[in-house]
This record gives sequence, C-alpha cells and structure tokens, in this order.
Amino acid sequence: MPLESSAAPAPDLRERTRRAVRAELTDVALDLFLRRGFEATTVDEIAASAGISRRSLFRYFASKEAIIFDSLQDVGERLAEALAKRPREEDPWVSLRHSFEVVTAYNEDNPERTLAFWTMLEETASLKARHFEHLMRWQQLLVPDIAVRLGEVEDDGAYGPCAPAVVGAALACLDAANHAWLRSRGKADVVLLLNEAMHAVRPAEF
Amino acid sequence: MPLESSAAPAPDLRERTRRAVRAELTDVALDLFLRRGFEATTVDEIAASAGISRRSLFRYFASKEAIIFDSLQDVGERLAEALAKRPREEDPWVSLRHSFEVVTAYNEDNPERTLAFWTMLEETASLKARHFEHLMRWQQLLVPDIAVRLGEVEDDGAYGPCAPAVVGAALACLDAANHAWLRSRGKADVVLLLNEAMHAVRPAEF
DNA sequence: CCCGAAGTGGCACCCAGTGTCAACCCAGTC
DNA sequence: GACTGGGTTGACACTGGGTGCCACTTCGGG
Repeated sequence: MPLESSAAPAPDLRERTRRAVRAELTDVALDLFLRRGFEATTVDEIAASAGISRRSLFRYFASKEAIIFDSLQDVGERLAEALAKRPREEDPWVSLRHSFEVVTAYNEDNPERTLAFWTMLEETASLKARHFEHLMRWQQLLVPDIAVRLGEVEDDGAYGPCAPAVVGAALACLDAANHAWLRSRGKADVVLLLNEAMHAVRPAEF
Repeated sequence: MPLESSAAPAPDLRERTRRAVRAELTDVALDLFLRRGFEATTVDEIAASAGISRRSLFRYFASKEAIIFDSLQDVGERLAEALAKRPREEDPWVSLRHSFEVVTAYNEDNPERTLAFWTMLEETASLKARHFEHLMRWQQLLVPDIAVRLGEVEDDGAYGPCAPAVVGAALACLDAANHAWLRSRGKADVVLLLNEAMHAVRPAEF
C-alpha cells in the first residue's frame, strides 16, 4: 500500500507519517463500523484489518470511540472562529445561525458519507452520548463570545445562565435540523430545516 | 439492619423486597461514589460493601451507571405528565417552563445531595454522557405534545424540526440554569435562573 | 558510525458485563 | 411431611475495552 512517498516540504516528517497512519486507521475503522456496526466490531479486528498491533492502535487513539470523533475535533474551533467574525452589533441568534454554516457545509460536501455516519450514531446509544459531549464542548467554545454580546460577563470571567442557554438552544436547533434531515434520508435541505427550527424557537431575520 | 418489617398491604412480596434491595444498593453505591469517585469505585467493591455477589448486583442493575440513573428514570414521565396538564392554548414555551417545576422541585428538596450528585456528574465524562442520554429521552417524551401544540404533526405521525428544536432549546435552558446553580454552589435560586435563561432565549411571561 | 529518542509489538493485567449451571428458598399441593 | 416448580443466588468462565511494562527496531542527528 503506497502511502504517497514524501515530496512536500513538510512540518516534520514523523508528524506527517503519524497523520497519515491516523487517517488510514479511521478509514479502515469507519468502513468496518458502517458494514458491521460499531459495537459488533472489535478493536482487534480493526487493528488486524489495518495490519497493526492492538497496542499500537491505542497509541493513535485513546479509545474506540475516539477513532470516530477525533476527525470532528476541530469543528468546534472553526465554529468559534466563524462566530467571532460576525459583527458585534448583530443579534446573537442570527450570528449563531450564520456560524452554523460551517457545519451545514460539512454535511453538504459528501451527503452519503455523512448520512451513513449519523445513522450509525443514531443506532448506538453510547455514540449518541459521545456526540452530545461534543456538542457541549462546542457550547463551551461559543459561550464566551455570546456572553460578551449579551453583556453578561462578570468580574471573575464567569457568566450567568443566559449565554449558555442561548448557545445551547441554538445547538439544539442544529441538532433538530440534523435529525429532520436524517429522517428525510438526506432529501431535505439542511439549511432550510435549520432556518425553520431556529425561527420556531426565536423568530428572526436570517 | 432492620428493613421496616412488613406491615403495609403490599403489591406482591417479592417485588417489595426487590425494591428494598435496590434502594439499599443505590445508597451503598452512592456513598462509595461520593467518597472515592465514580471510576475509582469498582463494582466488586460495591457488591462486597452491600454483602451481595457481583453477579447478583448485575441482576438488579444493568450497568454500573444504571445504579445512579435508575432512580431518575421516571422524571421524564412526570415531566411529560406535567406538560400534558398545561392548557392547550398556552404558549408552548411557557408550558415547558411550568412543567420544568417538576425538576426544580426535585433540586430544592434536598440541595446538598443534589449538589454532590451534579458535581460528581461534572467530574466524570462517561456520566456526563449518560446524563445527556437522559435529557435526550426527556426530549423524545415531550416532543409529541409540543408538536401537537405547534400543529406540526404530519400524516405518518412524524414531525418537522420545530418541535424537537423548541423542546431541545428549553432543555438547554434547564441545563444552563442547573449549571449556573452548580457554579453558585447551590446559593442561587434555580427558579430565578431558569426564568432568566428561558427569557434570554425567548422573551415570555411566566 | 554510533547514540538516543520515538515507535512498535507482545504480554500480563484490570475492570465491566454476560452466559451458564448447580444450589437454594419458598410457595402451593397431595 | 415429602414433592415440585418458579424465582433468586453465587460461583466460574469468558469476552472486550483499555493500561503498564519491557524488549526490540527504526530513524534522524552529531
């Protein structure tokens, strides 16, 4: 299996190979997960299928679930960046709506893969739970910005319940839109669904 | 350890003893969890500490986490009941706010225990994940009612993104209020925090 | 060419959770 | 009082995820 023998001027060789191996592993694992289901696939199978030892696999990923979720790790950061770029005087709800385009674009890039992925999430309780942990981390990343917009920042850097509530509510809308999209088997338009959902919670002009 | 020797006219003897044992087990386990932490406590320790075999413990609870969460099992149902009792023409957001009193009342009953419980949740990633699973189930229980109120029910009994979005948003507010309460170490008033949070997302008269 | 750091595989081990089975407790019955 | 049948229990073995440890290789730099 030729792994694109080095040519690019790279930021460290070891790091590059490490990334390549990680990518390869997620590919192999995701393939197995989608075919046999997440729980029915053992880490030994993944390791064997990738031609690597079980022990080494756990050096690349902290857990079986991490194989799936590490690739989505940076979505939260990109979300926060997008939010930071919105004008300060804009309605926070509208700002959140626009920053969510980071996610919807992700969905629209390759719908079939995304669809399969979410379907698997839906089927496996533990994965769904992990997914919520991620949403929560996104929340933590977005809250500081929204807290400033709401003027809710306190002396010690803490904030009241409003900023988390608003961000959490927006993420709930994102999730609801995603669910509806999933139920339509990818036929509906995520963007429209998201507008609908957010408008139902808090009417605004997007 | 006297277990209130039978006096009440009971719905089946076996069921009563089973409930008693379950209660005893949760007490023992919660005590260990709060003192040593959730992950640091093994099921063997819990079993030994309760004078029962490991295998039997797993006959009472499907998993270690279930020892904690089974006692909150019926909160979702009570939430749905409370929601069903609200007048049909009321603003759904207000109806949700009022039905949440089921939960806030729970908090105010014995704050110190609740506080310790939530703190433990906060410290343990896997527990936090389980907690989110519960919130999700609550959402599923509340959505049908809200869908009717929004007139969003479709032919096949499915619904669009709005009902889940509204319910999810409300639950996000509940969670935000809970968090703020936790940060105040139980000193703040949950009800006020909840009002503040829900008002920030969608202004209304409670 | 050698040295040290990082990566690797193998092994033993811990812990959660499940299947199985023999023993047992406790009705109701003859 | 022995018989029997359902539900409960404990012991044991086993799977599967995850970790600590150690010996071995690989690879880049002096």
